[in-house]
Amino acid sequence: MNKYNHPGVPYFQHVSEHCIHYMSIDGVIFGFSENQLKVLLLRWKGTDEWSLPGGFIYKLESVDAAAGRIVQERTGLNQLYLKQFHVFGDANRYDQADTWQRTKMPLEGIKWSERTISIGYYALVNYSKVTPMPDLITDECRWWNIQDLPRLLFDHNHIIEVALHSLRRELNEQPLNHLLPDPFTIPELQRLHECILGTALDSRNFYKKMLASGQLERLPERRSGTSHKAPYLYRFQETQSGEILPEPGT
Amino acid sequence: MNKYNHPGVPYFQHVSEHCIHYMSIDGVIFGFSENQLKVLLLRWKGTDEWSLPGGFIYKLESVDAAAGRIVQERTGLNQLYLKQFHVFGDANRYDQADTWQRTKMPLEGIKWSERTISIGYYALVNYSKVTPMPDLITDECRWWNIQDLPRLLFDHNHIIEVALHSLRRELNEQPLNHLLPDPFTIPELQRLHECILGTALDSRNFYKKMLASGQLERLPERRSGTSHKAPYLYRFQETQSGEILPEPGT
DNA sequence: CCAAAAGTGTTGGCTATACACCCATGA
DNA sequence: TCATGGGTGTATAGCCAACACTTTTGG
Repeated sequence: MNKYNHPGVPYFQHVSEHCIHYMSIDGVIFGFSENQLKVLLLRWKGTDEWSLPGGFIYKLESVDAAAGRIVQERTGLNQLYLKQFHVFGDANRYDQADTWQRTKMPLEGIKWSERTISIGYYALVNYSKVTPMPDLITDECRWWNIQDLPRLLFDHNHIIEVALHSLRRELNEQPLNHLLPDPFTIPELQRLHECILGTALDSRNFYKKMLASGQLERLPERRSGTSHKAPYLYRFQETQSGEILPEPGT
Repeated sequence: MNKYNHPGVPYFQHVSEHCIHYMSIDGVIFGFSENQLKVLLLRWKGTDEWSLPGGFIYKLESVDAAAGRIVQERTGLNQLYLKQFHVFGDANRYDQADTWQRTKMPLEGIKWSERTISIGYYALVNYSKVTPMPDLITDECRWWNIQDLPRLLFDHNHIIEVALHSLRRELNEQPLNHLLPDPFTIPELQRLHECILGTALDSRNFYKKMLASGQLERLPERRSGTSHKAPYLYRFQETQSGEILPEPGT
């Protein structure tokens, strides 16, 4: 592949014509599997360099819709939970020369703005329902454990850190069921909390807290098949009030 | 004033040439005076229509820097606390035809993008140090009580609501001293909390909580001049570490 | 019967809330 | 001396953290 046939060139030409310049969206797609919190990353064509999935906003497209489209294209999901968490707007967010060299993209074909302001969204998705799909300029799309990330392109390591910290802060208000099988067990929910918080939790206290919240509905069945006591299955109750704005601080 | 001499036309021409299209910044500048939480608003030239102060991002300017510049230009402050709180990115955030008609701006001179994505920042400033200054396209800049706002241009009523809810949520982590005189008294701090939260607080519990936080330093002087007991003056300690500091002597 | 994980209560400390009176000041 | 708001303590309730054993299951 050389500069004359790299598929990024027509892609960026399309973007340059139809999308808002100087802006992008980056998506931190969280999944949960094998007791690990994971994020979906892309490997750029012909390289060993990874980045977050991202994309651009069409001139008349809502920003939330653009984020949804971008995440949907990489995961195949038509139902997902998305949350805008931060704008990365430094004039020098990353070393541009170094980054574009690492991507092996032909700079003259893809550089359509001197800098990019990126709106960060995180998504909570059901790992088992995702079909990771690379895009035009990437060869591979797959999950990485959040503790074991490579050095990413752009400032994407930083963006993931900020996303994780946001998720941590907002843990109790977020619909974590999007990250779990449906239905799920309390131990699964506990391990998810532990992964997000990075700390161990006491199972007795965790049970009490979850059951006392009144948000969980115990199903008649249990999850069997393991060589130990079968746990009960639960579901979050759908009683989400129509409240749009957050409640006064705690 | 007619369409041929409206100062907005050269202003928007300048912006169109040097700033990032499709993007703006809106600033919710909070001040506190006479036991009221206030925001700084601008009245558009030749109208009775008010809006938030806002502006645009130069092509190579950091977004935070642009927000700082915008707030500084309306307040004259060179020191202030700024926090990015939300991006308003709906494709149809407000009724464009109606809004631009209300501004009495000559549409053909100022419409340089079909829609605008706005990054919301709130600022916490010291009311008594602000010199409100209108800009090129406004006649008047002044404080309004947050409970008593007029119907604003664009979706700015909504933006203020979201800003206030964000501030409420983040109250305990924000440096509220920026909103108060330096030094301040505990009753002043309490009334500020009450304005932000919209609820009354018990003074005994509030004293206990503030003093127990270890963040406050009691000064030897008191604030005198009122016809009642002179309150002690306090300052926030500059040590932002999580250290627990010794309590002030009784 | 063993290994592995599920499920369950009690206690103590800390934090938040409710509540009322005296004090200092200037007019 | 009065009106006004400042400054303080105590008792209760709810929440969170610490802590260990029994149960169930498949192999």
